[in-house]
Amino acid sequence: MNLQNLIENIKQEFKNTLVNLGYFSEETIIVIDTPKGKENGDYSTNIAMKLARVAKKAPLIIAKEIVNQFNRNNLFIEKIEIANPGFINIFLDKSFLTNLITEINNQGIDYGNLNMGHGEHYNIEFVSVNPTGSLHIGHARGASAGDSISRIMKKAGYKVTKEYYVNDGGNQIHNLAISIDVRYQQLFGKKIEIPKDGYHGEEIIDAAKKIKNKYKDRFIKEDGYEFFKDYGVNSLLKTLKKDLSDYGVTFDVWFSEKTLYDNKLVEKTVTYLIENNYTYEKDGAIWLKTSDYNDEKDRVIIKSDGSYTYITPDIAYHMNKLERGYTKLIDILGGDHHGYINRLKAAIEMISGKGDLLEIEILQMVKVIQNGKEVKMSKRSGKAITLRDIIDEVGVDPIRYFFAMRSLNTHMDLDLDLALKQTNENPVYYAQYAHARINSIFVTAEKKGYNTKNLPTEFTTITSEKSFELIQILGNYPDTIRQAAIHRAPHKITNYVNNLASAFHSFYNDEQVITDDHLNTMERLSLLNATKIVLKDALNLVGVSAPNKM
RNA sequence: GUUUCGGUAGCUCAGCUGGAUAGAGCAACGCCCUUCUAAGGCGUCGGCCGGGGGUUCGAAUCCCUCCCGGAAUGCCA
Repeated sequence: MNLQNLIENIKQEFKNTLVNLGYFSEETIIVIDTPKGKENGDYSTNIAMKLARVAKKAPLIIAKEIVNQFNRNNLFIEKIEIANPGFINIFLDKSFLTNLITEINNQGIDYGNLNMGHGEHYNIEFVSVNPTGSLHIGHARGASAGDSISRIMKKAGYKVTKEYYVNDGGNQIHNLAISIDVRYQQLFGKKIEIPKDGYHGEEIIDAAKKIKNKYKDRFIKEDGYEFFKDYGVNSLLKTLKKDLSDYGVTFDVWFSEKTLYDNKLVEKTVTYLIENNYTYEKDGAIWLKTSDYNDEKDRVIIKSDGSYTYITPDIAYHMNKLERGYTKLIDILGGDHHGYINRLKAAIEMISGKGDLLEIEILQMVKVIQNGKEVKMSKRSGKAITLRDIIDEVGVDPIRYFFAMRSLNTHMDLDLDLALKQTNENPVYYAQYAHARINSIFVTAEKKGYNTKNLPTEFTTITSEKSFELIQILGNYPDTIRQAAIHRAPHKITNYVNNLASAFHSFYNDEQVITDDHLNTMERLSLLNATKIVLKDALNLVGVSAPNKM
């Protein structure tokens, strides 16, 4: 039995007790949580205080009644105490806690796996940056969040498909082709400038140079527009994929917007919306009545020049995702897209009646500070700090951990000078160091002839407070996964990692693991093996490695 | 104006389905390496939880209101 089951059983027994005492009603919710100081026990409940009003009795009296009725058989409870102003505090039997060590060692990386999914299949779309330039540091936050959330959902027992929507069908690709064309012609001494909607990034110049090297002046003589389009998308996409995979982020599906047109899906979507009266014509454009569904105003889906707006293929795209059978669609978007949520949901609701299946997680923007000044991230200007720079200069682990630490809706200030110079102060090293330290203990133990492959499964010498604190945190891992999954909150994982590393470091400083006492040494090695498993697994959830040496 | 996300220690941020003395890292200041990695441990300093009302036995957390900051408010994507 794991800790979560035990807590459930204790909860159930509280419920039975309340029923017996006649205090239980439909609204009664029993909450068991961990108190602040350890003098208040391992777990506590505030149920007596909650009941005070309905029962019209003092909380302490109710608490006493509950404790007297409570049947603690098979619940591994050492003692129960009542504390002011009415808390009921539970102290667990230590033998139960040490059994957790064996459970973790047996389950290995499967420890903490949950079964929350019940067959649901989530599609998680993130990054989806246009292939018109490099990824910058703002995109890195999105990549980190989407990837970490995906890993957490998988751990929690959901089936997950990670998807990247490639905008290779719209206006921006036209601008890309023209930008490459201009750079290409400049290489032949032509005096022309990038148009105002063009892209100024270095990577555009690189692409033009490569084309010149290979094809010489061929596209001076003939029109290169279509070629530049294909070449630009392909080469930029290749770089995007490489940058992302070096960042530890991979996708299951790279979905091309262009295929929506090729398969007439956009047309079909538009026809459906028009035929079912969800649209009207005004000023020569076709408008979608999204304001009927919670949007602040209606939106154009076909411009007066006959072309589509951004949302039109996007509606078709989301319909396509639904048709592929996902039970939930999660889009992770930047804070500047928050106005987009209602109109997209409205459109999905019109066309499928399933607007609820779409969940949009908004990620607030990263403000980058360098030399005390804000650096504006703009792809058009080409002056962004790229993900590639960060990976090369700082490394993947610090930056992924850094992003994972913050909740999605925090407006982050990222001071580049600090991030680049003071890398040793990044909390990621604190957690990684714990892992490396444990590994080092095992290396030493093996040198001294300990058989670390055959660790004890029963414990008689683990008695210290530090050990129990460590075990208790290990026991909380499944619940941490659950919380992180429910709230789509990777930062709950990094908080946990930090607590676990802290408990370990404290334990390490207090107790010599390898001593002359063989039994004691082996039992402690068993505890540390469990710690190592959980540390590594938790770090992996946020895409951070667990090195054996530092 | 409207929508939305923030305002918690000097700085960067947790805590927000109401609970016990409000936490962490960094910064500052003290201790602790003849012993498994000092990228560590232990301690000190530091808070009108933006302001004001309300609900409650109990509010950083819920409700109302005001103030401050970011973002959005395109027939751009």
